[in-house]
Parts: sequence; structure tokens; C-alpha cells
Amino acid sequence: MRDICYYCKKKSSATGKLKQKELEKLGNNCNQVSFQKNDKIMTQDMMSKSILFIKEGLVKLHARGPEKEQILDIIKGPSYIGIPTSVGAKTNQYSATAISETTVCFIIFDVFKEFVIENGEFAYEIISELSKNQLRSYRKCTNQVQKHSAGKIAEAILYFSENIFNKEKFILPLSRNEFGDLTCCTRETVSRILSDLSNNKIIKVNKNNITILDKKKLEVISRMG
DNA sequence: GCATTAACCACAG
DNA sequence: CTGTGGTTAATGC
Repeated sequence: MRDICYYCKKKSSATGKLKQKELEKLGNNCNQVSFQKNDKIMTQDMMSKSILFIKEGLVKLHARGPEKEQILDIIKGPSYIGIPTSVGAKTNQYSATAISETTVCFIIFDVFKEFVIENGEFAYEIISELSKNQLRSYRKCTNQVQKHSAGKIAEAILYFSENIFNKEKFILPLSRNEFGDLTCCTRETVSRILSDLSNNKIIKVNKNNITILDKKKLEVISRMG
């Protein structure tokens, strides 16, 4: 049991900086759990007591807004989730739900904290990941406010293709409604824009199967908003 | 004014 | 749950 982290092939870049002793300690202080699609991994407003590491799988981060549910981000393992809310707040500021079969490591907060304090390289890798996420989040926020619907949806399709699946063809792991919650559109607008893009031969849509046919045009739509 | 955009509503499959 | 059509309000030219 104590060696599970030592031999883990899905280590984060931060965990890669841990010494063997620390990895053993991590192994003794984390708990690996499997989740099925739609299982709740972390719930908004609940007390956070662990750092969560997605070893494998897809997860959506979401929060209740004043009006409706908002999908904040789609995360692919291996990646930490919830460091900001575990470190910066008493309770979870958002929920996390599996959108594919997912393996999560729950790491005891104090052990994580100890690594940050005692291992500078580990800490730097964590800061690096948090920084990248914050920059991406700023960019997403600006785009959501300023782009028109087609641009936001094109951007999201490109995000799935380039950052999640690394393919031109993929299965959208969200319903139309959820896709709307992610892109700040209504489900009707999502439907219409997907058909438009399909009619214009920019993407192919069959239920949740999406194929990018003309990436250049999709990028233009994303950029121009 | 007129056109465009997107939300809201309704209804069908 | 999804696609489509009509209506409406806001915004831009």
C-alpha cells in the first residue's frame, strides 16, 4: 500500500519532485476512489478536508450562480482540482462531478501542506499549475463576456478537441443544456449554432459525436466572436 | 427605422 | 432531452 504513489504512472509534475521518503508518506496518506459518470466527487458548500488529484478521467467543475448553474471548467486527469478552494476557503466554492469514469486520489490536506512547506520544487510546480489555470480562467472570462454565442461555442469545441481529446473527432461529454452552462448560452442557442456550423460544413454533428471538418474556419469564428 | 442577436416560450419527436 | 419556430427586447448601423 505504501508504494502506490511511488510506482504510480500518473504522477503530477509536482509529485515527480517528491523524494522517495515523501512519496511513501503520500502513499500512506492518500486514498484512491473510482467514480462513474455523473457521480459527485466534491460538493459546493461542504467542508473541504482533502486535496483532490484526478488521476484519470474527465471532471466538470461547476457552481450555483445567482441565476443558474454555471460550469466553470472541464478538467482532464492527471490534474489537481480544488487546491484553490481547499487552501483559500473553509468550504468548497464549487462542486466537481465526473463526466467519464474517473479515478481520484484524496490527499490529506496537512500532508500536502507539509510538502509545500518543505519541498520547494514541489511547491513551485504547484504554483506553476495554479498560475496557468488562473491565466486560462482570465482568458475564458474575457472571451465569455465579449464574444458572441457562435464564438463561445466554437471556442469550446476547439477546447475539447485540442486540450481534452487531442482529436478532431470526439464525443461531447455534456448534454446541450450543460454545454450551454459551460458557454453561457441557452440550450436552444447551442442547438441552433451546432446546426449552423454543421450546415456550413465546418463541423459534423451526430448526436454528441462531433467532428471538426474545417478547423481554420472554426478558429476564425472563435477569434472573431 | 431596419437588421441582427439571443433569450424565452411552446410544442413535437 | 433535443430541435425548431415564433415572439420579443436590446443593440448597432
